[in-house]
Amino acid sequence: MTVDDTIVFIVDDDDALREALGELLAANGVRSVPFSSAGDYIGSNKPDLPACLILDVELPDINGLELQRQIAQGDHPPIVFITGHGDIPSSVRAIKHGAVDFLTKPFSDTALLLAIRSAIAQDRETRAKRAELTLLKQRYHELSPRERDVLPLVVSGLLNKQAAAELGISEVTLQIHRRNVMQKMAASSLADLVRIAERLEIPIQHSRRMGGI
Amino acid sequence: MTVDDTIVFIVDDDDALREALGELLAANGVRSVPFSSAGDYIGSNKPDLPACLILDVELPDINGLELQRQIAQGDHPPIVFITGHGDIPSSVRAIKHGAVDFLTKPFSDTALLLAIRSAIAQDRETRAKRAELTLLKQRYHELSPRERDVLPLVVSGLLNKQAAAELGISEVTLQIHRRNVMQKMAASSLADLVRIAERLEIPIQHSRRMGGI
DNA sequence: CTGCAAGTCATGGATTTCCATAAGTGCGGC
DNA sequence: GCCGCACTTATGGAAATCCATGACTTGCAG
Repeated sequence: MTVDDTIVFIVDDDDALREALGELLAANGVRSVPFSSAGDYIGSNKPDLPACLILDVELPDINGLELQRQIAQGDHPPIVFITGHGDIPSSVRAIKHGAVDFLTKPFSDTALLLAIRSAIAQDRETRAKRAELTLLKQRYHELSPRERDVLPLVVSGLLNKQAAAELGISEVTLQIHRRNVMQKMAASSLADLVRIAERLEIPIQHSRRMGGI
Repeated sequence: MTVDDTIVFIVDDDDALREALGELLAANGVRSVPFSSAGDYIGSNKPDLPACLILDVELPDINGLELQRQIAQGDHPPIVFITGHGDIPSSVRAIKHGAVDFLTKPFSDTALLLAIRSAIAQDRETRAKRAELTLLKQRYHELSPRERDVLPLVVSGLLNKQAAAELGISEVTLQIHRRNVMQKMAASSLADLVRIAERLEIPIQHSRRMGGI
């Protein structure tokens, strides 16, 4: 009944614990990949699936919290920390930086499994949103330079006439760019385009607002 | 140089500590109000200012974490926990639920002041956003029932004609409602209205999309 | 040099939107 | 009963948008 296409990465230098965790997860129908150091984890090719990272705080090469910091820039699975000698400042830092949980040994199987399920569910969400955003970004990159000029003006609410004046081109030309933008961005309406632009964080330019907020 | 119109609430049953904290804050130009129990804090009238709540975990009436849970529904200032006998699960829970920091006694003055500054800055942000959203909600409540029907259809990208058909009314009537919506919501353009609707989480209805994402 | 993509512009017609004026219905409160 | 509000509709003209067709320039790659 457990979800199929997911994976759990285990980074811990304790061989026995890695094995025990692997068996626990397997018994619950969850695939896992063990790593004995942070470097191993970083250097490995990881499958592109909803995942979770079980990370020991104390590692031979670099600290677990430091690994968290290093991978924070890019895309990475949610982290569940485990530790034998945890302290409060570490746990606070870990959670503040987005860790799903911070478990101290000995922890119960259920506590860990709960944390893992939560982490994987969260990763599913994140990945879905990321995928949508990636699609939008791809489309945005297909725009020509001029079309990228037109987009922010249009979604700012300017009339074609005004946007054309802003760019110093004729209204007709602007309409052509505008139509191309709608097509390339796969927007079915202006409202749609506005929402897409919001998600791409396209800034508002020269809004024609005169009062209001 | 410290910010003027801010306030720090201190909830701790230790008289000496309340006083010491009050003095520390006063010395740094920060106003504070002390409370000796969670009940006192809950029952008090609190000024409407960017604020921060310094909260002891161990309190005579209800637990600090439980207080956090209780006030979580409504608007409340960011919390900085302090505790004499903290444990990791408590700290994890506190931060997960949004606390800014979780300090164990003895903590340094600078650590506390840093946390407070961060909390107040965060509250400033939150309050600003909340104020904008409140304004939008007020405007939304000024809409007539029919106007509230029209809004989602319009921001979904439907043509007036289509939206009118959807409601079973004439296009002219819909145009009037539409114009009233724009005015009452203080939207300067359709693009503007779409963004406002996004913030109010107005759901998309009957989008005219046919393909796409 | 040829071809292509990007950018530019014009014309013209169909459709839609914007706006003002005028007016009818139904409902709740004074 | 009368007033006002919300909702409804029609007419008609001005402005804007949507769309297709055709055409010119520039710059770059083959």
